[in-house]
Amino acid sequence: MAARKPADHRKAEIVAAMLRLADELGPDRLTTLAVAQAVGLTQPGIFRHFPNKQDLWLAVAAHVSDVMATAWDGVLAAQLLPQERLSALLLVQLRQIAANPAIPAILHSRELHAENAALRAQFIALMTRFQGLLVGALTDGRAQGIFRRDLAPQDAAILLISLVQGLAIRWSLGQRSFSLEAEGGRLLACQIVLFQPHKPLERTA
Amino acid sequence: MAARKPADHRKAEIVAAMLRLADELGPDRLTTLAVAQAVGLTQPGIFRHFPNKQDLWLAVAAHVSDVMATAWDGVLAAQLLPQERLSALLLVQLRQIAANPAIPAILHSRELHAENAALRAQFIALMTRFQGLLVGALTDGRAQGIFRRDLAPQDAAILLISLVQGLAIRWSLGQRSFSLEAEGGRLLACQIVLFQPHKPLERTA
DNA sequence: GAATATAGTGAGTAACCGATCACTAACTTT
DNA sequence: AAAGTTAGTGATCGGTTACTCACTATATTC
Repeated sequence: MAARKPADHRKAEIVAAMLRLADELGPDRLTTLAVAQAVGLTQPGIFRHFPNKQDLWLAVAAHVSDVMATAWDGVLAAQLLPQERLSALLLVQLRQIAANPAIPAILHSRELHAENAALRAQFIALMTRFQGLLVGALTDGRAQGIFRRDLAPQDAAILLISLVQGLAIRWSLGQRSFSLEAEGGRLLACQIVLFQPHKPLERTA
Repeated sequence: MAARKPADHRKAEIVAAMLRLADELGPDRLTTLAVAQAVGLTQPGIFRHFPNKQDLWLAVAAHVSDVMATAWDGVLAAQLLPQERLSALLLVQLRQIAANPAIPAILHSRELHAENAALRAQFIALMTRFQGLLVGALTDGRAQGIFRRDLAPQDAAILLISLVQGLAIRWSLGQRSFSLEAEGGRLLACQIVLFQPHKPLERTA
């Protein structure tokens, strides 16, 4: 008999195990048996806490959303200048992915793409909010002359988000042979430099 | 009784059905029964042509590799200038993905990566070759002053590949509500503009 | 310390999935 | 036309998976 624990504690354990195992086994191969063994329960014990597997994924998504939103709020609270805010948001995103490597895999999973519409909606909402934050920083920066005038903030935000997502996949597929934060940070800085006016002093001269 | 067809013809049918169904159902949820029904056979009929499911995926991968390499060779044969070559390579890649939306999913599926190391090596070689083609175009372009001197071709290639991969996810997540070729082409052009010197005429003036 | 609520289990089920095999039907060769 | 080859089927098997349910063990409450 497994040690009896309060339901909310056990639920958190299960969600954490899901995130870890989704990375090790792949989201679509993650079975309730594997989760149960990871937390030291029998397989039916999982269904004592979640009515079905889809709701399990929703709980995982809610947890990820929560952690990410909290991280973003931390950056916004720092009241940084536009460019530093932009960099900080992206770096925090890289850090979240590095800490939870299952996130890119979940984004690619059929559980999300085909099966679980509610799960997909959760992640789309999350990404939309992040995009909004980037657009905000880019718009502010452009108004201050930090970024090129011919660069649409919407487009720039998509370039950055796509870069982060693409990097995460490369990192995930390539056996994580490089540091996502270090290499990703370098490439993001490289991209942001491209957003800047080439010779900003010419306008004031 | 299904219409009897030559084995090579039937094999091609099966591979095509796999590609289509991998998109609809997801690579990890694609069953031999689904494939059989799509081509009008009974489920054991599949195993008349492929010894097991892994070899089925191998055949799909070989087909994808073949189609992609052919498309790239077509671009190279056109003898374009560096910038047009760069654009054409990326556009062809977008077109391949749009025509066969299962490709990113298969490339990243656990089906291929968890079970078959040789196959993974094959795909890594394929992607490495693509990256090499991009680096080549970028290096040539930089030598001709078309691209900024402070832009490392290796980094720029990663920016572009990541952009394509990130775009593919956005496209897939968003129910393909936008044209991958049109919107992707626009954003890639946007990115390539950023690679150019801001005021190239100043050097010659 | 009895009553109640609840975390966890054992046994089991229906559905599904990959694969095997003996067999049949059709095309090819001689 | 006989013989050999090959595409396709029906039946079935062992294994897996999500999920159910009657029951037990452990907390908490009064």
